[in-house]
Amino acid sequence: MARAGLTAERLAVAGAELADEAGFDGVTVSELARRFGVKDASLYSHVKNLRELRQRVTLYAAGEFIDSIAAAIAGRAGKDALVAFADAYRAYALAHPGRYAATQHQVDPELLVGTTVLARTVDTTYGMLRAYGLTEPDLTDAVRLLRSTFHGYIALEAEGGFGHPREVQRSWDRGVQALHVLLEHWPRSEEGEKDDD
Amino acid sequence: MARAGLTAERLAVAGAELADEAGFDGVTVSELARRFGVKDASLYSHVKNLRELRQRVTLYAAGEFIDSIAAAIAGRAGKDALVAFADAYRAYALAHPGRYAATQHQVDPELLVGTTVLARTVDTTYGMLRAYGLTEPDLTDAVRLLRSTFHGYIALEAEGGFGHPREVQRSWDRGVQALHVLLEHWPRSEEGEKDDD
DNA sequence: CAGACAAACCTAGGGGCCCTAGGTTTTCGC
DNA sequence: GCGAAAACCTAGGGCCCCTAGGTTTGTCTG
Repeated sequence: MARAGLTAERLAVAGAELADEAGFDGVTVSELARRFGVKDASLYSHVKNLRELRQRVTLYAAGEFIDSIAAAIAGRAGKDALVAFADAYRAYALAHPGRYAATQHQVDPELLVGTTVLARTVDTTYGMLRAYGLTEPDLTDAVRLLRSTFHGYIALEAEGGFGHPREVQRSWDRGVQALHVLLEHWPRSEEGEKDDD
Repeated sequence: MARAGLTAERLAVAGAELADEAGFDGVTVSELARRFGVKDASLYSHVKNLRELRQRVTLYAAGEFIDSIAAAIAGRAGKDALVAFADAYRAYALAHPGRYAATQHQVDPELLVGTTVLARTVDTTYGMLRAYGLTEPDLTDAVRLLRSTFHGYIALEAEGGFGHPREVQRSWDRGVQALHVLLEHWPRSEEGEKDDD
């Protein structure tokens, strides 16, 4: 009988789909095996264990995620870029909740060698902020604040922590608006602040 | 032989401790039974299933959490209150990672009847912002933004998404500082903005 | 104080999941 | 066509969740 043609890569893709259907916790060796019409033991030739399987899903989703954001902010700067970034971020997270959840997990360094996801993510994020003219260490602080806010918003929304969807959309817009104002009024760290303490 | 004296409440407390040691995913019926020197089947007299057990942990942790924050901001207002809120928030999350993780999960409404956790949380949060003089719907938007930012920051920090701990502390301080500025410059929603669209 | 009754706890067992060890079949390069 | 690597399988152990139904413990009551 025809073989399923398993690959670590194909498992990651199927795992990403599964994640959107069943949550990141729902990506499981046995369910994935079931979908490929294969015994669960067969997956262990391509993947060390469940942990690695999930990390591959994370890696795959993170690539998709940052690419869709990069596409959205291409050719934009300043507030335009911020809004595009934010909207693309949220759109992906809402369209692919499981994949997005995957991106929030750590990946072992050894699995990262040879990939550019990390670098792309950093470049895209810092690039989006360029027009605000922040310099280190403010830039890093601002990036952290933005990542935190976006992630926190999506996490709360996904968890049902908010009310009406329409309302959430407007709150999000106003939150992004507020972040724009914040970036323009960013409290600089020049005076009376030690850099390494 | 002496009975263990199990209770839904005692299970929740023990579950909270277990969560800090083994993560929220680590709170498990069998491990908890082991700690009480009891067979796992025995827990099902006090708790419907694993799901309910974890929700009780969530509820317990959420109470602890909001109480420690409320204590921290008592008698403060404006920026003082904001900073106290933020620091208490992060301190609890770092001291009790598992409990904090628990607070981010949903609880079935039926389990909420008779408790005041939700109301206390809302009151404390809105109270903290009172001095900034925001009115609805800006107030709700601001609360959402703050919750998001705080949660996002802790989530990223816990996940190891940041670098050096010292650095994170300073970034956090500056982030809170920035949020204070933001609240003072909050873009009001009076003009040119539809309320229900 | 004895019996009754309701908790509290137990044994037995089914099903699901992860993972290992070692065997069989397919595929592919030579 | 043949040998070897790769793909897949069977068998089985261990852990976990959960149910059904029995036994023990404590408490309440007459």
